Amino acid sequence: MDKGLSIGALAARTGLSVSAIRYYEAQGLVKADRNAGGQRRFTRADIRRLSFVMIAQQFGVTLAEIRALLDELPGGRTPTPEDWARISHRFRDHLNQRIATLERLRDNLDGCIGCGCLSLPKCALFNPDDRAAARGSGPRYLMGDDPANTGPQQGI
Amino acid sequence: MDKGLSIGALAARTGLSVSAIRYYEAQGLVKADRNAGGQRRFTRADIRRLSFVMIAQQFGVTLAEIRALLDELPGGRTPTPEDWARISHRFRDHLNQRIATLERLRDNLDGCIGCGCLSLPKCALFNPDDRAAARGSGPRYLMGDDPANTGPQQGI
DNA sequence: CTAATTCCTAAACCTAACTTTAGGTCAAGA
DNA sequence: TCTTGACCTAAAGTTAGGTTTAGGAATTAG
Repeated sequence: MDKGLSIGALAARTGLSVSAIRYYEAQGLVKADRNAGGQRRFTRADIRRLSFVMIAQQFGVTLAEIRALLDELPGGRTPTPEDWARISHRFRDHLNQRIATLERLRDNLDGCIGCGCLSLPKCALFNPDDRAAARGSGPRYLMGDDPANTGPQQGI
Repeated sequence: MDKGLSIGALAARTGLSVSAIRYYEAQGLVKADRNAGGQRRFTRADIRRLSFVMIAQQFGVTLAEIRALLDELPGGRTPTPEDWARISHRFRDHLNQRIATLERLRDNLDGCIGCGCLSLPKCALFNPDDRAAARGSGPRYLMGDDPANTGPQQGI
């Protein structure tokens, strides 16, 4: 009697769009069985799985990273509450690191604002650790402080 | 004698790539004069301006938002340290809000982990305010809690 | 003066995370 | 049964934030 959820039903239960779910399947974030007619059938456990994806995304975690987290769930059986608790705990650790980095960056900025000039000569705003938090590529000097030009800089 | 900085010099001073600076100019984040040969000439103030862009980006602010912040700098004259202090202060307020939102989300998640089930019936993880912090579109139910289906949900 | 850099524009390409479109199939109800 | 709505695939389009490429023109070093 339980034939599983259609993609539309899963979309209704999670709030995701049908196309997003198909995309997530293509990215390996969920798996779907097929019925006789070739249509996807999901289980109730997938509601939870996709909800986890949505929560993680709110925190700025990429789909690739979420996939890595989900890959730690047991294969072959429906995840238990303990499985979810474990993975969520690891997730929280990631979060705390992100928050700590943001706070440190903010505090450095505060210091620079305090000095009133934003020239940040000793500000750690771009140290290697923080760079990892950035989305871009870069190695960068700061606010005109060219390492090859350590002389006094006047004016703007 | 001060003919301004070439785009390459500005790139060297900021750590940005030449192509990124051209892109930023196209997005209205910096303006450049042109010399007789049509090449861009920047001022030293642009080093600071682009540095601000880079810092803001580290915090996940979009270029459009950064542009809006920069638009509050005075036009027609070189920004003073006070101008920068003012804009940076506003920026810090934004930051504090972002951090607070992240912390609240994390704490809600903590509660859910604490209950061991991640079913989050009263978890505010997706309240309207938090949605603003998300990058996607969505209005979403949570973890299978379809508002139209308030009966007990067993199993997965 | 000449060669090597640097710079110019325009347009194509790139990744992430999806959505939209096109053309066709399946399922459910009157 | 028929028809409408849900579903299918594949491919193209979208936004952000850039990079790369192609074909020239300007600048600078020797």
